Amino acid sequence: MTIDEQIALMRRATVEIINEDDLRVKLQSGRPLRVKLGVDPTVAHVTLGWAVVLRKLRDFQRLGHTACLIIGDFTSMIGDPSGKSKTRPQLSREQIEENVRAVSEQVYKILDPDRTEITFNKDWLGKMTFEDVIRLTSRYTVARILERDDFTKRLNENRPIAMHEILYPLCQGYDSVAIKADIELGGNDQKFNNLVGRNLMQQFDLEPQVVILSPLLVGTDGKEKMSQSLGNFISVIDTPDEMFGKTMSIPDELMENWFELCTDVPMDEVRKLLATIENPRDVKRRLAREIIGLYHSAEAAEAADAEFVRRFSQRQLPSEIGSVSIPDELLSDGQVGLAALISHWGLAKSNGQAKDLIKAGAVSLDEQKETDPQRRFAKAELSGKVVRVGKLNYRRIQ
RNA sequence: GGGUAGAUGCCCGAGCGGCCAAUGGGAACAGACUGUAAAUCUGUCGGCGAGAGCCUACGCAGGUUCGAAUCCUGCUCUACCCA
Repeated sequence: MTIDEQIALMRRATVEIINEDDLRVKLQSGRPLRVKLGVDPTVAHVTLGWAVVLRKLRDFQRLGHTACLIIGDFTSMIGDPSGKSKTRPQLSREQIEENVRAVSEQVYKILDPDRTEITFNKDWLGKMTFEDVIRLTSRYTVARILERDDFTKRLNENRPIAMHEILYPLCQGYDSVAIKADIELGGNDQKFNNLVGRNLMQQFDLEPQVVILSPLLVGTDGKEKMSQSLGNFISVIDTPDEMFGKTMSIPDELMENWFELCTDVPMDEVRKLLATIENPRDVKRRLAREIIGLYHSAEAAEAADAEFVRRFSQRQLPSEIGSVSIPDELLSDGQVGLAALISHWGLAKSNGQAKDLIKAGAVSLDEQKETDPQRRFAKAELSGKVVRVGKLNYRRIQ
């Protein structure tokens, strides 16, 4: 692959390369480059949003370069202020360890383990003395740190900025120094942090890293950036059915973008699809299949598609339904309240909510709506029936 | 250190002695429509209870009062101004 072809590859799912000339020089050197990606174990899932950068990292691996994954076990104690209008809650050590475990496994659904080097930034940041920290902070000015727009915004809105938060960019930047990164990948919201890394490297007489920024993937709600805390995410360990359903629920306008960021389908083909297919739904089905193909298999994708059509287009019962039973302690005079059962099975948070759902017409037995919140049944009347709550939750009663 | 303003339900934000589980908006959930898209319309939205009602809530801890989110005292946290 020529250098130009390589750069063209890098441009997919990329907003900005800082800067391209430097990248060209590094690629021309022919040596395996060290491509850094820092991840904070603040969550337990690799989401498709996160996968955008990981997939880019994998592209570099395929070209023979090394993925330097830095687990921010130190920095996550600070919490990245990027895009936040609030100080993040600091996580407990146990929580972080658990996340590290979960995430480092999921990452290999995308990355090639043979070309991946995982390091933990506690190894160097955790060893710094207070004096070291002072020395490091003396290399940057307050004004430059406060330049970053989330800080400026908070300042203008009279919201708090905690001292430790302004150290975050320095910590992340220092990671680049520590591992001598050639390139740092990140989401577009990481621009400031990554540029600090670039500056810091120069301060330490290192060749500055090239920064490659990916767009942020909009979540399934079609509004906010995909993130675990907002619940608008697809995880790479979601089941094929979950992936399919969630993908189908994204707004139409997002499809092209999702194709670009989440799949390998050539963009020419995508545009052609969008232009020629009558029902956008079918393009979206293709998108869903592509995504499932990446994280499960082509067969799983077909199966999920078929199941989706069965359930939602043809409105049939799902092919697999979990079963539940009626515990005797809920019986009085040989009968149970439907609402009590629903909340007992976890289909509603509380009895009251279960009743609200029944009133709203969200509950049915064998596809017959049941709208009386006080409805009681004898055990035998219910056995074998399928209860449905909302659009998605089905249970077969034993 | 001094002064000022502020802390309300998932979020924003009204309320400023009883009619307040607390106006309004957003989010969320559910229903209709549909392509599990968008838009729209409708309903629900602290917990328990069949209900009357009870319990828990308006930063924290006390107090005044028949009665407090609302008044008083102390504390914690935040921003702003002065030093």
